[in-house]
Amino acid sequence: MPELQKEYLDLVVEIKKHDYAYYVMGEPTITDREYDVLYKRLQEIEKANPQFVIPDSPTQKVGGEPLDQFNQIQHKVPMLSLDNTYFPEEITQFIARLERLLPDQEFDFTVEPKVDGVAVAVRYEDGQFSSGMTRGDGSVGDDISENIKTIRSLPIQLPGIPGRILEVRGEVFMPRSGFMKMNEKRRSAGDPPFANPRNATAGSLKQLDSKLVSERPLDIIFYGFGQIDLSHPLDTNLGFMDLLKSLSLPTPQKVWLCKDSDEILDALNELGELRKQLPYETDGAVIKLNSIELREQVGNTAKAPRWAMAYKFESEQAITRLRDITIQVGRTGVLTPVAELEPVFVAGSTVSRATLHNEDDMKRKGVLIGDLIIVEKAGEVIPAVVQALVQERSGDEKEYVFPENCPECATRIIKEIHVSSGNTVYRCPNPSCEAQIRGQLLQWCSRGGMDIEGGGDVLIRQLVSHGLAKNPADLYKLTASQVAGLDRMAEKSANNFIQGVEESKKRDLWRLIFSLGIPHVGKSTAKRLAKDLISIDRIAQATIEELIEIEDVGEIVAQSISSWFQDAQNKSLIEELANLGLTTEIDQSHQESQNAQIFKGKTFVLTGTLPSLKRSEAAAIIEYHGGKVSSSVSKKTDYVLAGADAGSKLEKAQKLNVTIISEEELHKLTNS
DNA sequence: CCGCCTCGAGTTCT
DNA sequence: CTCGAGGCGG
Repeated sequence: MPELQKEYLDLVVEIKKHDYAYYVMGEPTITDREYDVLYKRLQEIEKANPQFVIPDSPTQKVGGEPLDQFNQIQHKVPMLSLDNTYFPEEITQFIARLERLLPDQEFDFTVEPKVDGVAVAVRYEDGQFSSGMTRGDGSVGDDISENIKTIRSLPIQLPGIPGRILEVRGEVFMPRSGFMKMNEKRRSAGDPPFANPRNATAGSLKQLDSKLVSERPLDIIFYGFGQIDLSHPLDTNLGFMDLLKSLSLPTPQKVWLCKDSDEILDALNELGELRKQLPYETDGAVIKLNSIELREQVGNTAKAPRWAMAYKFESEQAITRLRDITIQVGRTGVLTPVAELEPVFVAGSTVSRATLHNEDDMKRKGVLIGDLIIVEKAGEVIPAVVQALVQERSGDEKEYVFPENCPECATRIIKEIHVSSGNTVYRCPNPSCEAQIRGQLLQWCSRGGMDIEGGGDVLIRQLVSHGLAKNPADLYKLTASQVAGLDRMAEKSANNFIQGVEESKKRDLWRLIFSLGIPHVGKSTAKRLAKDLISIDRIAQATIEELIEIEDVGEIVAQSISSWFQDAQNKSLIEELANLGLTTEIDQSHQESQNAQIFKGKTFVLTGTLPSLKRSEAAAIIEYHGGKVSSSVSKKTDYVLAGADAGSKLEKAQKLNVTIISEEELHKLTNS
């Protein structure tokens, strides 16, 4: 054999070894640059000596000419889908069904991650790759052999010959890291980025030109088989996994062996923790009967095997259609665009609306009416639109145009451009716009404000539309008979509301200040103002210089307060409220209570759900003992009071080494 | 003037 | 809860 041919063959073996280490084991043995040198040398030799080229050469993984279309192939063994569930109880039912079908039999299960990718079947004949196909409708799929061959971790020639025919089934996916890099490249090249790794994978496999596919960072994992004719019969699923490994075929990182439903649930919990660290997206787990023989005994239904079941984690993202965009007018008159969605289930609840924040945000995301979009629960609770699936557009989508007039009161809208950020905000300048009045009254009645029972959305809407209330003072002039005349308001609830209004007259001064809705004055600032200036009159008369003296009040906030109190309507509102008997100054006798101020100078942050106290109650206990409750964790935070399901604030506290206490410890510290 | 720390404002569904 | 922006210390 000529020297060069020997070098060629050695090179093929060496590159394949590195490919295996890199793509299957995930542990590269050489640097990318060293790899490139080897690969280039291989290409050189092949170009000069085409007669050397063997089918198993790494260069042969990239196919020839683009196809006109994919050939359709019939699956020898149908590719069924799996029954799936979101509920752990159904796993117990699944096991119970197997126990009925297999009486007096011992059996165990395997649990493996369910890769969120595209299902494919790959055939080897006498150890040699013969074809790869998509699932299609389960009985007929596309021949995507050329595309499949480009996947670097997939051997073309198996290192051993397991038998005549081995059809393995698995999932093609795009690792998160590769997906992000690829999207970055697409963005800078002006191509639309893919929505998620799954879409990117499906899109890649649909390419007719396998040269393009070879540039996509695709990978594959195998978990099952179709038609087989092996020299050694298969015994268990775990045994099958071992066979795959011995043939250099990639398998899931971890497979759990479980003997009952308790162990299965434990495995699911473990996977739930582990899945964020996996290189690919997992949307759940697959639970399978381990014994291959028993699988054959229980067989399939028309749609799915009886011996396997998929358990899906509640997904935090979902795809749905953007039906329309509407406008909401807030308390301050700011117009907020709202996405009206085709209802879709995301992480535990059905979502039909999501905020689009403002025009800039909308433009950045580039959503059009009619688009398919991805929604996600930001912070586990509030839905947000992530992006539009640009490549799914039909051309009928319409751009949303901001209205020129307020949808509530038809007043011409003003466009404000923020000086520092350049953000545009649209505002309805009409202070008697019903939407704004409703917003103000709702803030007034809210729990954080004057805390008036019964002052909810439905009642306020009616009071405003019937002209019974234009400002907070009007609430205190309402009679029970006026309220009782409204829809959904019987005598009893009307009386409750009137009583709630009456009780609110005695609320602390800071609640009154906060409820006025002065721009830039929230709860904290309201408390500061109340404490330092003692009465509403002194706040109203304070000059800007005096206000700036107050801690946490700067020029902008001082300006805002001062101009609010100069407005004639606001002036008369304050006068009216005082005449109606609301508390407008701090009761000095309560000022310096004699309790032990054990938390003096300490800052607390609350997070999560406490076992018995409500958040506001815990805050009251802390403040009573001289402590301060703040909303965000930093180095300056002394304690974080954490309950169940605490979120990012707990994480941050741990990172910053802030003392974390429980409700119980709070009680101990305060002897309450 | 920069960067950290807070506060304010908006917000969905049950 | 998150984001943006005001306040303020270095």
